[in-house]
This record gives sequence, structure tokens and C-alpha cells, in this order.
Amino acid sequence: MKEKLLLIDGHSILFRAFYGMPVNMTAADGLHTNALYGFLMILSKMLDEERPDYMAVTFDLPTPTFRHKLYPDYKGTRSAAPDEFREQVPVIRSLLQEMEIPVVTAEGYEADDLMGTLSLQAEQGGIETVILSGDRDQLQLVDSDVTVVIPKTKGGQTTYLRYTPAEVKEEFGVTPKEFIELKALMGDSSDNIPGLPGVGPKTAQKIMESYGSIENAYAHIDEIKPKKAKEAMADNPDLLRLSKELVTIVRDAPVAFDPESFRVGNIYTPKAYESFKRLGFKSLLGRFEETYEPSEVPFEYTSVTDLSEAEEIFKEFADADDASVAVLFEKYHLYVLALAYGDRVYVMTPGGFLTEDYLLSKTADAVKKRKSFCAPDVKGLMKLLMPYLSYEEFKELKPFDSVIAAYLIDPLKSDWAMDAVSQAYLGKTIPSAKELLGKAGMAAAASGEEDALKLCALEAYTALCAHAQEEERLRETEMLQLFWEIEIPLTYVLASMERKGILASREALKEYSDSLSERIDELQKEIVKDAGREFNINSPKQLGEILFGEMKLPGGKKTKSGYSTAADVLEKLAPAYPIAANVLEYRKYTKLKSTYADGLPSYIEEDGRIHTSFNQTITATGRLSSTEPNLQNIPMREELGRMIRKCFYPAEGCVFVDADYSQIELRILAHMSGDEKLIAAYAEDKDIHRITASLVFHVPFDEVTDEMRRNAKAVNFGIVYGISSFGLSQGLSITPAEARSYIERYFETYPEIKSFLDGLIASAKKNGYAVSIYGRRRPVPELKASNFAQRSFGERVAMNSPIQGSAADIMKIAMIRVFDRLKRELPEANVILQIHDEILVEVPKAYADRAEELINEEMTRAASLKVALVTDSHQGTDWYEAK
DNA sequence: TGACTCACG
DNA sequence: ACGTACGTGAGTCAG
Repeated sequence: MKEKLLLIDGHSILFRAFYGMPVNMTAADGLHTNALYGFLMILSKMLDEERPDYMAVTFDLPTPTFRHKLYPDYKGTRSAAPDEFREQVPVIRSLLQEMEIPVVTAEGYEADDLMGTLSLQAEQGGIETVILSGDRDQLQLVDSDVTVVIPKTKGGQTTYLRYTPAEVKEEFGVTPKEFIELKALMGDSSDNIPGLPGVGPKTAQKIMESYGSIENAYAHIDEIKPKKAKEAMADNPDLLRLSKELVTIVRDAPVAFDPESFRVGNIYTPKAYESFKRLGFKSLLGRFEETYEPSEVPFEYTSVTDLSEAEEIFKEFADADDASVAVLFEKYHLYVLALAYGDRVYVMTPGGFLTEDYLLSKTADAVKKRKSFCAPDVKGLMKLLMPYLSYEEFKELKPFDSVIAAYLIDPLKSDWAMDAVSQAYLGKTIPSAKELLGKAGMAAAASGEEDALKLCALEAYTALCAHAQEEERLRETEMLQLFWEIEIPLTYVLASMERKGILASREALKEYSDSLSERIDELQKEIVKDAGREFNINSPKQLGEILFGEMKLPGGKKTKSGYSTAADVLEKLAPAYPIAANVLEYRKYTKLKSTYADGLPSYIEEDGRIHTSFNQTITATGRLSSTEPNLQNIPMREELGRMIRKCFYPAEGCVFVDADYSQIELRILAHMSGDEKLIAAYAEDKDIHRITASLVFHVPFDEVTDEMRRNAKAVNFGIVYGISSFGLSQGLSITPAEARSYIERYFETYPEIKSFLDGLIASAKKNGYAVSIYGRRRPVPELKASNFAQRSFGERVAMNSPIQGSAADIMKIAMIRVFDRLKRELPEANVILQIHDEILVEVPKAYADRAEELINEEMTRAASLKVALVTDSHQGTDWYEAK
């Protein structure tokens, strides 16, 4: 078995990776990382599959090469690569260095020449070579010892084309050696190699096939077929000679194959681990044999068990200039408390004289005394301190939440945690919670394991160290007000909602589940009967093969892994094919059963309630999200699913009051755009979709048909999502051309909306971010992409984010005000859920009317816009009835 | 773990 | 010509 050398064309693979990956991948500091990530994926795949003994990566240098001297216009047609790409080039060089992979360059030569030279030297040493490149420029090097591999991305899947001499011959009809002259004849527009005027790939191939070489072709010049080619050859011998010289890869460049330094070693080095982590390549970290936990961050913490010592520490904490508090807890039980101030970090766990009650009450007293402090997770802290700290007292505090601050500054990173804060603001790598708690999770903290104490200490310490810089960044980005007046007050509201939870009936869910099972069984039998054999209906792969492969239903391929069986595909088939209709119904029922009827009971706690988590640092637009379980996607649109809401009910003697904003996003659009017609339409307080239809289709209000209204409604939605004719055509099942005409008519009707939306795109392009009414920012890096699809996405995001983000801001303000008002005037009432434009409140029957009035009042007053904010509200003895 | 599907606003 | 509606989270399958 011969030894093997892997040569990588660094620039072209990086470039290929750049277009193969979404451009919105960035590290915490905003550096684009898509090409880097793609490069590393390709690299690791090649190492796995090729198992080379030696490797090197070659790069061009920016200085002119001998080819430029021959022909000053060489590569002259090339336009500059996008900035998002260029910033990644130096980073890949340093990553390679950290991975101890040799990088080869030479003044005056291109990467191709270096690969040509190294592969020749390898060949002479009895070593075979695999060249990995993003383009076909190196095919002339292919021989029995040299293979060229080209990654090809198709539908998200990367495959690798391997070129041996046979494959070159098959695809281009020439041997690799002849490929040089083929290319000289046809030229190359990307390198601006002239070639013969009027001769393209077809003619060039024909000439090479017939005569085998340019020299021989000249010998038979009279026979050459297309007259144009003959004349071109006769007229331009010099040009052809030049072209050949330009395309010929040099095989004696001043570089040397050095077996010692090219030997493949462990590329997963400690330094590379550091960088991968910094760049956010989490999925690659698993490849490191051991975790290279860096140079420990220089910090020490002291474990405190002595009561008098603790007293002293709480006192010092209360008096220090700045101070930080972190907790590890579960279900309102404190496991670990860490206090940091000055250069000290103290850790305490409940036990002995330091009871949980003591620690929490002392912490509450201390923060009340000092008012201002920072914490990695204010909401979590409040969930613990709530019994010791009233809402009135909370309002006096200035708790700086490190993670919320980091999220506001970079909301595209949806998994902010303290390790990321440390990386972004202190430039230091610290272990994540997951790493330190290990498999045991919070149980490690419950049992007081050393690593759990360390985690808590590290988080408190990091919050303290990052505080000043984060606050400064909030100031620079003009988000301090958003932070202090909306996000921070909201933490207490959310803590209260999560603590309270919502009652759910196990029995009712079980009954519902059983009723679904009956129909599921029927449908399954029916589907299997139609299919002619047993198969797993839940497997899209198997289902696709049955429907489109075996049963030959029309509809063809769509996804990368086979046939699409998504609802919109099956809906088209349903009228003609009962099996498609049955699968749709089967999916509806199994979804309801597995996700809701069978999924929810496991979240019901001893108090009979489900305590969801409202996450404040996930979404790109400023909305909340709900997890474990997600109570923001409980079925609503169809009656069958909606029945699940009967399983959620208020406490004994209470009712639900549910209030939602009416079309808040469209109203925000009216406000932000200032469009007079839309504002007037809302002022009349009539059906907005009908008014839009009337104006767009030029018919009197009362003569608007249902179809016209439906279309107008879809256009209204489309506007909010960032309109595109294709998207609207999908939504309405019409052609893009028809959709385009609807949009045009819409913009004729509401001209100020058109200019407003254009302005949003322009502003996001100029600033690099979209911004809500309250100054919430969302970066839109896609706007700079050279890829059309990505850029279009950026434009839609630029139009949608300010609207969705402002709606989120207003809802957050409303929640704070409703909560505040209820605390003061109806403390028996509890806000328990938020579903984006809706809040659900549990209140004793006797106060329900008062509560409803008050909720509506605070929600409608939450912002004063150019149009009224309107709410719809209901009362009920379960969620179904209240909505 | 990622792809697919589908529940919500 | 390119390829899409905006924002989420969870269950399931399959490699």
C-alpha cells in the first residue's frame, strides 16, 4: 500500500464552503464563521475517508505571480469576494496553524503550482496524492498517482467527485495532459484567460479529440471544421501560446515536500479546541480526545460553612462597590449560592447552621440594602427570593442581568449562557454549565459536588467582571432604557408566572388521548390497506416511498433525503387519493396525541400545575419563548385540537380572564409607516381585511366577497412577514404573477407603506441591524450576502423584525403594567401565561369583571400609537371557554 | 444529531 | 436565474 499525501487548495475550498453554508453563522463577536465551519467539516471528512499519511494546505499570496507578468489582465475580470468571506481567510490560516497543519505558499506562484510541484515530488518518492479543490483547474495533474477530489453541494448534501484519468476522459473527452491544451483553446472567463476568440468548450473538445494536440491541429489547419475556429487559429498563434502558458501548472515551484513536517498528526490540539469554542463550533468539540480545558481562569473561591463568617460576608457583600450573586437551584430549592465582590468569591450550600431559609433571607436583605448588583439569571434568582422580596421591594432594585444584556446586544445567538458571556466580554474560556454539572445535571448541585460549587462561583465571578463592559455596550447601542424599563422589570413578572403555573387535568387529558386512539387505529388500518403492506406511517421516508414510489402518486421529489410528504403536498393529492387524506388526518390525530394529550401529563407537578419556562433570551425579534413544555403552541385553529384547552382550568373558585390584542402587528405597521389610509381604516374600527379588499379591488365595502377578503387578509399577513410574490402565491395557492399584481395594488392603495418598507430595508442595510420602536436591535448580516436567496431573506427580516419586535416590546410593557396593577389592586389575581399577543389571568370569580376591565385598560394603554390598541377579552372556567 | 413535520402567534 | 413567506419548540425517525 502506497503512502498518501492530501493537498488542499485552501482558498478555493474555503470559498466553496462559504457558498455551501448559510452566511448568518457568526461567532459571539460577530465574525462570520460559515466558511470556516464548512472548511473544517470538509477537512474532517477527507481525513476520515482518505486517511492520508501526509497533508498540507496551499494558498495563493496576494502579490502578482509570473502569470501576471506574462499577461497583466490575468484574473482581471474577477470581482472582489464579499467582506463576510474575506474576514474568514486570515482566521482559517491561524486555525490551520493551531491544528499543526502545514500551510504552503510561495511568492510569485499560485496554490495550483504548489500542488503541482508537491504532488510531483511525492510521486517521485513513491507516494500517491489526493488534491482537494473547489474547482477543476488541477485536472491536468491527474495521473495514476494523483487524484483530484471536488466537493459538490447539492440540496444541502455534500458529495465528493473523484477524478482519475478515466473520469477526466469521460467528462471532457481528453486525457489530463491534453486538458491543458483544451483549456488553452477554450479559455477561462473566471481567470480571464483569453483562449481562442469564438472557440468555446464544444469546439475546443472537438479539436482536441480529432488532433490530440494544438501542434498537430496546426499541422492539419486546413481541415479544421468550423471555419471560424480555423481562422481563429490561423490569426492567433501567439494568443494560444500565451493561453497555454497561463493555464499550465508549474511543477518546479520553489517548495519542497518535507515528510517530517507534512506528517499528519493530531489536529485536535488544545489551541484548536480553544478556537473552536470561541468560534462557536460546538458540534466539533466532541472530536477532541480529551477536553482541553484551558488555562484555568485565574480565580479562587472560598467555601463557607461557618455562620459568623457568613454573616460577615453578607455584610461585606451589601457594602461592596459592585457585587454579584449566582444560584443553582431546582423547583425553588436552593442548592448553591455564590457571592462575588471585589476580588473575592464565596460559595455556600444549605446545611448545618446555614439553612436554605437563612441563606435566601440574608441574600434578599443584602440585595435590598445594596439595590444595585449583577446576576447571571435575575429571573431564577427572583423565583427563589420571591417569598423574601415583595414586588414593591423588587421595583427598588437595579439587578443587572448578564445574560439578558448579552442577548440584547447580540440576539442572533439564541443560546446565551455565562460561558458565552465570558468568551465575548472577557475573552476567557470557562467551562459551560453542562460540562461542569456533567451527566447528573442539577443533581450534581443538589449533592454539593465540587464542580457544581465551582460553576456557581465562576458564574457569579464572570457576571461581576463582565458587568461594566456589558453596560457600556448597552449604552453605545442605546438599549439601556429597553434593558432597565422593560427587560429587567419583566424578570419578576415571568418569575411569578412560572412559580404560579397553570392547572391541568390528568384525567381529562387521558380521556382525550383515548378518544384520539380509536380514530388513529381506524386510520392506520385504512392507510395500510390502501398501501398494500405494513409500514411506519410516522416515517416520512417510508411514507414517501409508499406514496410516490410504490403507488406512483404524482408529486415527485422535493427534499434532499427523498420525497416530501409535507401537508401542502398531501393536501393537493387528498381530493383524488383517499390515502393522502387519511395520512393527513392520521398526522393530525397522532400529533395531538403524542405532543399534547400524552406529552403534557409528565409536566404536571405535585400541585397539579404545569410550570413552563418563559425564556427571555432566545428569539431574534424580542419575543418570549416557552419550553418544558411549550404552552405557546397549544392547539387553537381547529376544533378537534382546540378541545385540549378544556384540560387547562382555573383554581377552585376562580375563573380565567383571557385578553388578546386585535391585529397588533398591522396596527404597528399603520403607526410606524404613518400611512393615512391605513390609519383612517383603523379609526373607523371596521373589519380591516374587508376595508383593504374594498380599497385594493375598488369595490364598495359591502360588496366585498369572501374571496376578496381572504386575499386581502393574506396580503396583510404577507406585508408583515416581508412581502414576496412567491411567498404570497404559496399562501394563496395562486401564481406568483397574480400575487405580484395583488401586491402592486396593495402598494397603490397604501403608498406610504411601500416607502416605509423600502426605508426599513435601506436603514437595515446602512446600520447593519433592524430596530423596533423601543430601540431593540436585530442584526441582519444576510443583507450583505451576495447570494440572492440569502439577501432576499435579509430584506424580509428587515421588514418583519421592527414590526414583530415592536409588538413584543408592547406586550412586555403590557405584562409589566397588568402585573403591577393587579399586585396593587387585585392581589388575588395571577398572570399565568403569555402567548405573544395574549395573556391569561387566573382570578377569583368575585373579582373577574374588575380584573377583565383592568387588564384591558393596561393592555390598550401600554403604548400610544397613531391607531388605537384594541383588545378582545373573555372569561371562562377553562381555557377553551376563555379564549 | 439533524431532518422532517406540525402545533402556535 | 437564483428560491422564500416572519418568529418559535417538540416528537419522531434514521444514520
